[in-house]
Amino acid sequence: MSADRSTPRADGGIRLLDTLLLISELFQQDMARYFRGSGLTSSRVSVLWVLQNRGPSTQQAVASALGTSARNVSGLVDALQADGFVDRHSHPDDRRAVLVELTPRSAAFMSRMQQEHDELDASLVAAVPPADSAAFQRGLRAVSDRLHELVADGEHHLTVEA
Amino acid sequence: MSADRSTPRADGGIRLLDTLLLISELFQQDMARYFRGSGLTSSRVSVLWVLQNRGPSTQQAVASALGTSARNVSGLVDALQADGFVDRHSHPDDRRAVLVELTPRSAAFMSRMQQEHDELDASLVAAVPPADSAAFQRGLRAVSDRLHELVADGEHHLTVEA
DNA sequence: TATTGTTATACTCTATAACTATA
DNA sequence: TATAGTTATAGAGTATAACAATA
Repeated sequence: MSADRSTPRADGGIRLLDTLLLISELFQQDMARYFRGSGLTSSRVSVLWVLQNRGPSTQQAVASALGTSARNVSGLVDALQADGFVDRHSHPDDRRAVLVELTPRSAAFMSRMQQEHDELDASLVAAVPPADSAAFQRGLRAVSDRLHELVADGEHHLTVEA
Repeated sequence: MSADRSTPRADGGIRLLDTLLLISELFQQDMARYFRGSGLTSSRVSVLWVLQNRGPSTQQAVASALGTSARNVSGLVDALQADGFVDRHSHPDDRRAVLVELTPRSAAFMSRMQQEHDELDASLVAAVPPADSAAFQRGLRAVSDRLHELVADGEHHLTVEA
């Protein structure tokens, strides 16, 4: 599902916002495409990233890291476990809890994914003319910060009440 | 579902890629949050954008514009119609086809949404230091183009085969 | 009483295939 | 025969609520 939310500009150029939305679409498409047939999805890989970043975690910890419900994590972990991406172990100190951790196979997978990210990052950085690089990075950071403020303020800018 | 896919950098800075991924997350969160309770979703609004950009359209045209199946569009249009966002009319020349169009209410809604986008765009543009503005826009365009190339080539950089 | 994870239920998005009506 | 849209079926994500076991 790719949506064109852009508005033609008077000068024929492309708006900053539209470029950012387009980049978001490209990321989503790229991820979805390469997960197909692997048993992975964007949501499932989110769980793997949490485990990669934090090590073995309870499902509650994963849920709170992802900002979703424990119920949802149950389902995602079920699927990941069935496909051999994670193991569930009993928590040593709390018999209610479960520790989820990457299997060796998916730990290796995540390492490769991190490496791919490094390569993509380098490729994108290299695409920017060196003379523009510093200003570009400052500008992008400023845009990201502004967006953070707007979202944190609860201001809605990508839509409006119907 | 917000996933942190970032890797700490040696110099403590934030990678370009991670900033772009973060911006994507912020967009998605912002959209999802403000659609809640409105009867709208990101996918449904995609349909409204197609109608806004192209005027009354057959469902096939919508499906092909969004890169999804006719079946999926049927469901989305059903939901939008039930909530009064679109009307279905018979096609004057082709009795198999249906013309979907915005209701007056959602045409007004889309106009406001476009205006909100304009304002958000202006706010983001204004966040960039004026001295960096030209270089920033060139750099972002270059990054977007590079990403397009990579995705078009079928190179996968956000993940890897499992 | 509070928390962890589960089952139960419901809604949404999406894909493929089969089918109807029309071209 | 091909196309537009539907019904049928299935899998995936996510939310809320109720519940069991444990803290």
